[in-house]
Amino acid sequence: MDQDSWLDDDQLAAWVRLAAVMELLPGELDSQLRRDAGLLHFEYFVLAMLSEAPERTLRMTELAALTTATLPRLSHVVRRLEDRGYVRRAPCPGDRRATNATLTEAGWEKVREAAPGHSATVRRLIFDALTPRQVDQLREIAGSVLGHLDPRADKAAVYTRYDGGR
Amino acid sequence: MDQDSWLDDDQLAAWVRLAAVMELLPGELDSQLRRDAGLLHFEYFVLAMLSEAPERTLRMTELAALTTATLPRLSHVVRRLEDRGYVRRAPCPGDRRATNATLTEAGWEKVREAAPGHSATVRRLIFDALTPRQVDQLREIAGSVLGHLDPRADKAAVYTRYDGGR
DNA sequence: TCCTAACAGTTGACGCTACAACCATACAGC
DNA sequence: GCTGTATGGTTGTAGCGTCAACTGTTAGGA
Repeated sequence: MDQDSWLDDDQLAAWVRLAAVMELLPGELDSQLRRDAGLLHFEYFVLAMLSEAPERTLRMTELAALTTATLPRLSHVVRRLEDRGYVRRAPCPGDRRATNATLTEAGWEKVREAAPGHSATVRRLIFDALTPRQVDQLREIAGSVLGHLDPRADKAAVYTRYDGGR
Repeated sequence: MDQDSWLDDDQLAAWVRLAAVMELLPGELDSQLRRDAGLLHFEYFVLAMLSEAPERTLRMTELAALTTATLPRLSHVVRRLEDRGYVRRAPCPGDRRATNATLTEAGWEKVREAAPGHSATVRRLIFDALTPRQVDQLREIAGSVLGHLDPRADKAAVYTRYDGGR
């Protein structure tokens, strides 16, 4: 742990700001979605991923990879979503260890209802403050960090129509 | 909520990657600090802010602003840190509503012990994946978003020696 | 075939955060 | 000086995420 593990001034300045954003943003997203749709951001994200999947169905493991969540976390969340009627779970015919999660009609309606407000919030909180050039830079930067942070998570980035099927 | 509240493709690609990073990074930081120093990232951040303050002392409200935390959250965290001997609370002489939090000697030692490993982790997870040019871009982007997200939080950015007094 | 290891998922307990309610102090207007 | 309001902070509760433990299933060898 020698000298060159320290951050230089530029890195430090970038990190302090990034850390503050990371601290504030999730709360803002949760708060808007909770107020307008009764969903947490992560719950919305789960529903959105299902809404884009073939048959609106995904195996829990795959859904976990797409949402960069641990399996226990996803299991709890999906149980709560199932209790509310947005998702249905069924054993996977091919592999009896696995569980398929399917978006119900009510879940589909919920995503479509929540999507516009959520998109608008993301745009307002992040992109209204950035130039088009900075949006490109952000995509590159976040992509590099993500690939470096968890190669598995790169899968998530292929899902571009994240907003629930506009 | 009309058409122009949607995100365009560039924005969507940037956002999906950023969201994934935001989901993964906090866990990684907590996990390293917890393993190596028995602290959560937010606890470390609180101790670090105190370590940089005059007299290693700050009022709760000011500390909350620096750490972009709500007052209830900070109150709970500081109580736990006090139980562990890292922080001491005392009524503020000037304003009897207020409470001053002071870093103890043990807290100072703890920050100094944890700082190198934490800095190295931040560098490894984020900056090793970026060019110097991208570090500048990230600082600008995060700064803009932060200023737009919560003007109060801009205060946090002035604290550059975030790592606990290297 | 049997036996082991890996995989898929669920559950329960514990810890942290958000929210609301609350108390005490300070301050401003009259 | 009194009253109303804003400020500073703490506490209790409910809800979500993590971790460890566990069940059931599949696959790979001897």
